[in-house]
Amino acid sequence: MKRLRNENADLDVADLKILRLLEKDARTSTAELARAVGLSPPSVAERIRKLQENGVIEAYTVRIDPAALGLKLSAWLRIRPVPGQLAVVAGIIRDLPEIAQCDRVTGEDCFIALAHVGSVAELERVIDKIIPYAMTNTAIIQSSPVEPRSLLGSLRQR
Amino acid sequence: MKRLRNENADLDVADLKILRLLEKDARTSTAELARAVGLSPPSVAERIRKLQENGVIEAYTVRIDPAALGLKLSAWLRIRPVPGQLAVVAGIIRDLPEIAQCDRVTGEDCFIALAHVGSVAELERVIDKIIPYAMTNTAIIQSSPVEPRSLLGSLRQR
DNA sequence: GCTGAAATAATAAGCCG
DNA sequence: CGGCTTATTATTTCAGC
Repeated sequence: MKRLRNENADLDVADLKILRLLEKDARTSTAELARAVGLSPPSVAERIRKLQENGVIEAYTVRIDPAALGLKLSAWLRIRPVPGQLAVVAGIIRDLPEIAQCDRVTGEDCFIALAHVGSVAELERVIDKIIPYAMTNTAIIQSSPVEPRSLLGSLRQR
Repeated sequence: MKRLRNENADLDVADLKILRLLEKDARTSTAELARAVGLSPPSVAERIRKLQENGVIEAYTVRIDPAALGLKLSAWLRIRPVPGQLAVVAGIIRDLPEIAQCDRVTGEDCFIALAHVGSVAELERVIDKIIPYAMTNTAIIQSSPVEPRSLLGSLRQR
């Protein structure tokens, strides 16, 4: 049977189909997944359990429209701490609830962070928390040509 | 009753609690949500239906570890199309399955895109598709000081 | 928003290749 | 080990209030 081989997981076509269906709707019932992949519900439940155990599935989440919560402004912040302040800046970022995610990256900027706020004034308050220890560059999101989409799509014909 | 008021939604504390629980685990059963908020299961089901209908809940998804699929390299691409080629570049980005998401932003860079690939060679192929029409800047993700976290956390004491 | 009944689904146990 | 069936428990859904 065709498999994806790598250090972390050993996924067969049924696993991939389950992941694909859960990506589309994480609330799909085990029973329905079972019908789709042609296995019994307990088998599918067991596969899902293992996918979680092996860290393939990291979390089941819901995507919420920030605007619906009054968070009408979203922005990407590129952050370049002054020498010696990297850990301090990382701590500040973690303590700012407006930061929904943040990656450490290679290159001139050390961090790329996503902020959701209700107004420009709030955005300013977020930036002001960081600016004593880092140079920042703010890019406000205007639209999303590609809404978050399937990771499995990235696999192509490999 | 305390409510969040804005153009898109009118959420009470029960709705917010439901959203918070679903953010933590989108597979939480309606029955369990009902117990947590002190309503009956049909009421909770109806509230969830409306949250979807109103676009507050955009999707239920599963977060998959890219490395588990062999996508060991993730990178943020900043993309600045040459004049007149913005729409062309947007189309190319949409057609690249390695791009998991992409936002149009203000500032020097027009697009910020997230790519998941299996190798540096694949990353090069992605960039080569874009480079005829845009200047690009690539930042490889080293770690994630803030893993994707609750949007509701961004609300603070507003 | 609720209850209560009927239909579905999840789970645990025991068995099979 | 991975999968199946069966029996039990829990959940979802529908109707009526």
